[in-house]
Amino acid sequence: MDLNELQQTRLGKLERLRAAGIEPFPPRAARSHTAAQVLAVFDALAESQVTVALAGRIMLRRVMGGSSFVHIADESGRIQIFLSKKDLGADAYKLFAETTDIGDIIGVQGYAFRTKTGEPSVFVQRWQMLAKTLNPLPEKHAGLTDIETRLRQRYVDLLVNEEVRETFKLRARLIGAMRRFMDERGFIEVETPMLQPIYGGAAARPFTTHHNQLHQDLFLRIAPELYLKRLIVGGFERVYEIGKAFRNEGVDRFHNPEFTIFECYQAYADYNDIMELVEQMIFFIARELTGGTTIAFAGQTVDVTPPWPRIPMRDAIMERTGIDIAAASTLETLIAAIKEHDVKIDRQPTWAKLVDELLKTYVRPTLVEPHFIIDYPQPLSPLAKRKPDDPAFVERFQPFMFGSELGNAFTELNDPLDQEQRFLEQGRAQAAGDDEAMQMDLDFLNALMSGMPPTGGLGLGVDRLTMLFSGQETIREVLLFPHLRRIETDDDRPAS
RNA sequence: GGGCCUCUAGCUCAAUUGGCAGAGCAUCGGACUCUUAAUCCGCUGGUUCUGGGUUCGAGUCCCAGGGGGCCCA
Repeated sequence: MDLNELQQTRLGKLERLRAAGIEPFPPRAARSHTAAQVLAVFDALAESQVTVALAGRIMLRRVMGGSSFVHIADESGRIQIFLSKKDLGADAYKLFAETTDIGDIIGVQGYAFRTKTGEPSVFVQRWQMLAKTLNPLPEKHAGLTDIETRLRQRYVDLLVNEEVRETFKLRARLIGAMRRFMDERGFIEVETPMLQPIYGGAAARPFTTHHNQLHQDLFLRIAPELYLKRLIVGGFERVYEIGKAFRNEGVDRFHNPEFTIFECYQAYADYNDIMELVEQMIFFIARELTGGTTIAFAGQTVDVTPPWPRIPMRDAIMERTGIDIAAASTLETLIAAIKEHDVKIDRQPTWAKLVDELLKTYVRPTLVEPHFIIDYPQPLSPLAKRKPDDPAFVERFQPFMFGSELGNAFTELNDPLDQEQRFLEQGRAQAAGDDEAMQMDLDFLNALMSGMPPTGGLGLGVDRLTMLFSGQETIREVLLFPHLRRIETDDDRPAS
């Protein structure tokens, strides 16, 4: 290891402990209380003078001659400990004063007492080094704020910035609430392959990998959808999965190459039932996490109490642009209608993509309160069932809130013949240059040929949801280890 | 992929028109037995992201590259 001056100093203290016969990394720590537990029953503890054993990291340290005040932190919080030369003994006190640093993890035994200023503290009778640290902690007031260092050394970020830990606790509670909601509704949680020979279920480019022994190329899944529907064919009527999906795309405020997706499928349900499920689930999560029915994000507050308005896409676009996508039903007529608006038209426009662009430009930003946009053009939705009275559209919806989409859902296409045509259509799109088009999946078609009941399905972005509930405006703040570019260095030391 | 911004001590940040690279905290030495971001005295600590260039002289200006951020595609 190549140590800087500060690290060398700490290494010297570590060696001094070893020289004194003290192991600076003992295998175990005895602990009777957390900091919060001591503080919760402090007066009773102080009264009884019972000995408590605490363990934690030194966060602040005030050594003033023969007495020292130190704040130690464990996951429950911080507490002050007090050491005095007279009571601890000259040798143990000196060793503490001369070998501990801010950041070190120590164990102490002592009893609860209040200092002269009344601060609840632990009067230390014995102390022990539990893990000597070589790195200094960030500055004690300003802390660690540099975004890049925070993400590259997330462990430091977490131990120094309590609000970061809170965000990830909230994320865990959110996912827990999702599971409880689904379990209570009779869904079972399943796990399906992340390594797939054929990818599908979303419009995205995959990561590719290779199985050496089998000489087989594989894809990291872009969605679990097609496997979950195979389970519906297999007779499971309510399934859900929460797990990683991988999409080979750029990194920005809303996207990370690997992210967490929630999907569920319910047999003998349609997209109306799934809308009810979504609004009830978000409502449930809000109450579990906040106790209320509102979410505050980016300076705005919305109420998620069901029911949420359901607006056909055609109506939403017509209301905001005057364009009737049902009337302008060909690429040429739609382009003509759009010309009067300020919408960019890409190199290889299709009717469906232009409609999607209208939605994103004119409709999505206006949807601050929770809404469902329903009934999408069929070409945008190769896995959704057509509307019986209008086969150019499908029974699909997306939930929106704060101007962004939370997910995607539809009445699932279970007609193998129609599904085959959709795959062929995707193949033509791919041949025409659409690198996000889906692959033909013959086994999935075979599954549909074995019979899938009428089914409603849903996918939600768990990271996006966490952003809303935690008030974080970038995805990297809700991912413990968001993707970062590798930095080229002479060696493999962590860089800041 | 494009535009703009940014990178200085372990951390948080300064550095005038191009003129000796600094502060606070941390560290180190000293004082100090009830502190609260302890206080006081003293001393250290630099590949200014990397590589070129201009210049008597570059943290600063120019070129190329890298990391990060924001916006756009």
